[in-house]
Amino acid sequence: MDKHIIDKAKRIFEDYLSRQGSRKTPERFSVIDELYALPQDEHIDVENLFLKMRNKGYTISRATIYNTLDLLVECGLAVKHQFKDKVALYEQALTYKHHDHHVCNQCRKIREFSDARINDIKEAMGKSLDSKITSHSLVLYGDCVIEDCENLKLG
Amino acid sequence: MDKHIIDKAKRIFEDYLSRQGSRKTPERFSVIDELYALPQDEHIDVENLFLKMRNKGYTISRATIYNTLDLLVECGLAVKHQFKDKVALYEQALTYKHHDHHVCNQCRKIREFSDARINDIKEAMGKSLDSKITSHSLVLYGDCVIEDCENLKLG
DNA sequence: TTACATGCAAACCCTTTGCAATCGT
DNA sequence: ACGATTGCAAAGGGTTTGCATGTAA
Repeated sequence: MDKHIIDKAKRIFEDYLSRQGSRKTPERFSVIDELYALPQDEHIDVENLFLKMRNKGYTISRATIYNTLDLLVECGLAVKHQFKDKVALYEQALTYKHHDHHVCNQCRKIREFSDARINDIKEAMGKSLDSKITSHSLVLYGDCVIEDCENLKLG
Repeated sequence: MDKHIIDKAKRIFEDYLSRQGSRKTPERFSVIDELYALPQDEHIDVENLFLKMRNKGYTISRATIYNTLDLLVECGLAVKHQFKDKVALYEQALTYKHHDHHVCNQCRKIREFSDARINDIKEAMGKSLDSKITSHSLVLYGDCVIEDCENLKLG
């Protein structure tokens, strides 16, 4: 809950909306409030964001959350992930340093990591495939050895 | 259409089904026939596999294709991919040498590549995350510079 | 024979869309 | 006031499920 970061995010969003000629609605900013109220490395899906906001008294619809998250992704304030599960997960991106993810086969816990060698791969493959690489997705799946993995196991 | 490979795949599938005490139905083997009739590096989704088989006169249902593909993935005869699109894509896996994928942002063309450094990353991260890495997914997205990219662009 | 597999269609789930009502600008 | 945005509910699209029928063993 870093007030400074949230304010910065809102300023960026305002600029973006102005540039696009889009409206600055309270609903849109409330999504920033909620996304950035989460721990920096937490991933949340639309349904949980919706429930969380409804529980707090916001009157926002799923449709608006989907719409707003798209905008946030477009202007670099959110990152969307699609792991093996069917739901998309979002995380805040303002303080984002690029990282990749490890997902436990059992408990589905998501952990982040960073390894510079991915950049070497991108550079080398960009050249050999004659493509301008714009982004990538790297997910390692494994059985994590943390002691509460089994307990967290999902259906 | 390498008859030898298809036969080998069927033998592996037979063994697998026997071991599981599952039935060796013609529908199941027909999916191997179709999947392995494709070019080795081609990716196909369930709907197209279904249509292709129906057009050839097979009477198979989507449900059976889904079911069979799951079995093929389990016994290592097929690999399932979930790129950014919503449909899952499958490719044959018998002659599979691990490779990763490049997907063009524009034309969605999928190309394969292989870079040994991914193994270094898996090994290093497995250690530092204290996890037994079982698999990974690496997709590079980029704008490919092949001349017909634009023409292939999808809606 | 008999339990597993199949085909079909309905159900599911996440996401998108259509539309009347609302609300920035 | 005008038109973009909203909330709601319905529609979409891929996948899964339920069930009566068929069939491998």
